Amino acid sequence: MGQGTAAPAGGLRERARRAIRAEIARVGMELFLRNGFEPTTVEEIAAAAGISRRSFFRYFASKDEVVLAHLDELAATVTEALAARPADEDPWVSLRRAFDAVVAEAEADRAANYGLTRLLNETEALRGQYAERQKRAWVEAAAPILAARLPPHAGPGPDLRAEALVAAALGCVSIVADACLACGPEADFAALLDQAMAAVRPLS
Amino acid sequence: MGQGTAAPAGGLRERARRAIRAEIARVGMELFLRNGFEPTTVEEIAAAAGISRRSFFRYFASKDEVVLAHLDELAATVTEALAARPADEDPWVSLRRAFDAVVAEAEADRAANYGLTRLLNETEALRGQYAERQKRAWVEAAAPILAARLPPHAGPGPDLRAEALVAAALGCVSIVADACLACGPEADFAALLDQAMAAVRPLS
DNA sequence: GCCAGTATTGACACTGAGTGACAGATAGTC
DNA sequence: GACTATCTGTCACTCAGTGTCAATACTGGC
Repeated sequence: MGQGTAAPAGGLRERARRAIRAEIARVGMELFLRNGFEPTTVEEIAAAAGISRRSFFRYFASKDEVVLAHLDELAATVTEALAARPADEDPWVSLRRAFDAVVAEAEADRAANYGLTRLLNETEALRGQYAERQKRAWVEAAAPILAARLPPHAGPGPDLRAEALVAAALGCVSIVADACLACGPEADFAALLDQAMAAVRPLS
Repeated sequence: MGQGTAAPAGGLRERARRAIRAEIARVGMELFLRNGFEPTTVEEIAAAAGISRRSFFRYFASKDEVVLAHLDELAATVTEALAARPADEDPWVSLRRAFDAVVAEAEADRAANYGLTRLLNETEALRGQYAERQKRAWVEAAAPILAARLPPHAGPGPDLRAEALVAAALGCVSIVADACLACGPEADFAALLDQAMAAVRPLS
């Protein structure tokens, strides 16, 4: 488990497991997008994936997880992009530029992205969990990178500066995502993000 | 329904309903804090409140709702405080000062506040929904106030500036809440909030 | 004070998510 | 080919949440 991070594959058996998991996710998302999240039962997903209901829960801890699974990849993308920015750049600008990677991915398949956003919005519980996980994943991954670039922390108590920066930027992303949902799939994500982030702190 | 907002009371019948709802919330929170959220069943709450299981769901749409119900009051507090700030003050400072009202409330009963925070943290699904609702409620209530004080919006597309400001501030609050959870019930919420918000944008 | 109309309640039944236990199938090892 | 560990499906269960219905309490008008 604690071995191959981005390696080609772990063991022979592990590869099969990964493939089945991916297939369940694919089939599940298809059904969710077609029929909605709540109306789609685990039974249906399992049947469509050719496994039993019980086995579904051996691959995903919950129905939510099928939708939420996308997030870990996203966080990795942002972290990579952030680490690649010059160390002397303003942190707020670095964050804005790091999001470009995600924006590009979203714009590459506007329909899929819009569908996912609508799905998230339709189910209150999902939406909240998605936002919270995104926050946690991005803060955990991105804050340490930023913290190393900030001037030394003076004063008592923990240093919250880097985490606050990331969380604030994420707040902007969330507002933009809401706006894009209202605007339709052709919204200019990048321009709206520029506007939102510049309102909080000038982009140098 | 669409009448008394903060009025003393609606009808005679409405008052009884409100009282029962409050009693369920009180009893429910007590059980949650004592035994945890998931281990506590709706059956137990209903029994402790002297009603049937079915009636519980006539007062709260879900078990989550019992915990989440606190939020609407909080949003109202912040909105009031924000509206009371001078119109020519920097919006970021206004937001920081508006949070003072919530900080004061939290510090008035540190134990209760810490318990609630711990409860939220213990249950992933709850935590996400809480954050999401808080965001939505605060953005909806506070953004219009701020928007009226901002210079006119130029350029195409919707004006996201006020919402972005509120969401960014809320991100800082969320980071501080996490930190306070790690620090214990005696953490200096106000000072940490100053630090976090100042890192994103100088508090003038 | 009495009588209709309405809202509230408890009881019952049901669906669906999630979990535990167990037996059989299916791989990988010697 | 026997041995062992893992994976799988089946069954049974708890609990959240919802629809239905009959009984009951409260509202109004007379």
